[in-house]
Amino acid sequence: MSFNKILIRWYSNNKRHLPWRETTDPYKIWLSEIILQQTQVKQGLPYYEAFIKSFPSVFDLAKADENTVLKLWQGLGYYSRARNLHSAAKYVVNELNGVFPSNYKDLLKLKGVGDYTASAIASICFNENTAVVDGNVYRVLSRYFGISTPINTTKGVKEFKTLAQRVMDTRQPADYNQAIMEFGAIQCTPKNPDCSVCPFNNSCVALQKNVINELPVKLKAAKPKKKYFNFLVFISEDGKILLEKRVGKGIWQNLYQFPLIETPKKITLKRFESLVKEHPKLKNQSFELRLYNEEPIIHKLSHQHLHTTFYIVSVETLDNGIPKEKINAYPVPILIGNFIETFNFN
DNA sequence: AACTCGGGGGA
DNA sequence: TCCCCAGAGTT
Repeated sequence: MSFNKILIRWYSNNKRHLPWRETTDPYKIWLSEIILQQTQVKQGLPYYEAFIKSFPSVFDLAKADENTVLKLWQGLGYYSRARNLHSAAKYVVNELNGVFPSNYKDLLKLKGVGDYTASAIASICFNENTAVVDGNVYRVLSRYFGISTPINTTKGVKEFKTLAQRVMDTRQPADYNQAIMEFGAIQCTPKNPDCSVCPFNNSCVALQKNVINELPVKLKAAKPKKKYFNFLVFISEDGKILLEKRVGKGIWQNLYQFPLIETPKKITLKRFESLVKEHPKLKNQSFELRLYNEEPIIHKLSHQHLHTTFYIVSVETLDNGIPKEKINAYPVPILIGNFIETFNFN
């Protein structure tokens, strides 16, 4: 039996029952694919359910505030996905009368939809013969065919896309694409796959050459840079606090945080206190500064390690402060969210 | 082509 | 620790 037939048979016997597999509604498939970018099914599933509940259609999503969308996305990371999701929803509603693009080429025009996602939606919803290439596909193809071209190079990307398209089943694109991804997630796992029960254990090149754990080949990423974040948690006597929106480039765009002072390295409380005295909010009133966490919290991102210290700043009054009861309405990075959960604002 | 963008989980 | 996860956009 052929490679793709075996995959599709394996899929019909082993697939998980997931909510987005009960539909071919392009809105729901699109939403699921955006959520699942660089995200495991287990982590993304509750977010998918919450989004469908809050925004049953693309019209509901399009008319929401960005803050509401980001709040629902809070904790999932890669927040540009949420901003682009919202932007694309407005585009579909306002420019396309709410009708989703129905082919690969037009799907690519949606913000946040790249080669993978356009291929996934086109095949699953519209039966278009476009092969997906995600992390699972790289792993399955590199092992089965014994290909050691690094997957995170231009050459590798082109080579695997071409191969994926060539071996794809031409009559069942929806099932085939989902089959090879599911196979990578369940059977052909990154570490220690159980090849003894694999339907390809008599034809897999990597298994025959005993190089399963060497494939796929991936060039190493640079080491993350250290940054030093000092958050000022202002609290006024009448129970108001201060949040600011992150604008411009960098992480957490359009999310909220406490006023931040970034320093080149770890700073002592004494030096920080003299620095804080110059803060605009503190020019005209006395304040009390209290160190919240003695040991910095190290929040690890893909390319940065954030050495984080929170300072409680008690003041008399706060212009533009928000009532502390309303703090949970704002989308915040999980680093801030964890602090809010732990800290007692009474 | 290299870099940036999160957070969780497995070994 | 290091690597991976149904990748995309920017520089």
